[in-house]
Amino acid sequence: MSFAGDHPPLARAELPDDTVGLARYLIGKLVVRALPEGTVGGRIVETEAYVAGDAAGHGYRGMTPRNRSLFLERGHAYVYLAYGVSFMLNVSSEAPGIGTGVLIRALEPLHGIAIMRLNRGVERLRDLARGPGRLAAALRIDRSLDGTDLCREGPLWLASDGHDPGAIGLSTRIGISKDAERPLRFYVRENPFVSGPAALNR
DNA sequence: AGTGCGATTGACT
DNA sequence: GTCAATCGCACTA
Repeated sequence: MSFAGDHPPLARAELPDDTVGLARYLIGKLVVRALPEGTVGGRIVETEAYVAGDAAGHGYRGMTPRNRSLFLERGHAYVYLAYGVSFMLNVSSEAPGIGTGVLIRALEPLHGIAIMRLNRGVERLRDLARGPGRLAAALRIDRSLDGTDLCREGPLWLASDGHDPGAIGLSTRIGISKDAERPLRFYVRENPFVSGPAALNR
């Protein structure tokens, strides 16, 4: 069997319907990306929750052309360009009309590593998808994937291989100024593929 | 219509 | 450690 065939999409019904629960749940799960040259994928080792009433969340001020995918039923991709430089992959959460989501911040590369190296232009395994912008580049994710249903086999989806991610840590989120003190970041402890300062990764 | 500013990264001192 | 790149968007007027 193929990597894609071995890892069918998660059922939407199994996704927690609260944002923090989803952020925690996605640790250890897989992101699968179908590219013309082959399938690439990796294990989620770091997420952040952007919850209702969260001043740092893009849904905070209501729906706009950019963030409309954030308001889709849970399990859809919200992709946006940060700093005019890096794309960010989020998973919409909660019910339709609620602008909340989970940012996928880092992957442990598992499959299609040669393709990821080409996409990124770097060799070092640890640097392929450590950080949300690098992750999107490794998986060649851009705005064309905004709104993708991640619970269906297609260009991009979420899956599981039953792996136990081990000890999970909780910390403040990275790179934000509003609501910065809230502990809404989940990560696999002591994992080399997690981004952020070491002090936040213990 | 103009402006300020990021859920980042990579290069450089 | 510091800092510029780069651009779409939300906000002000």
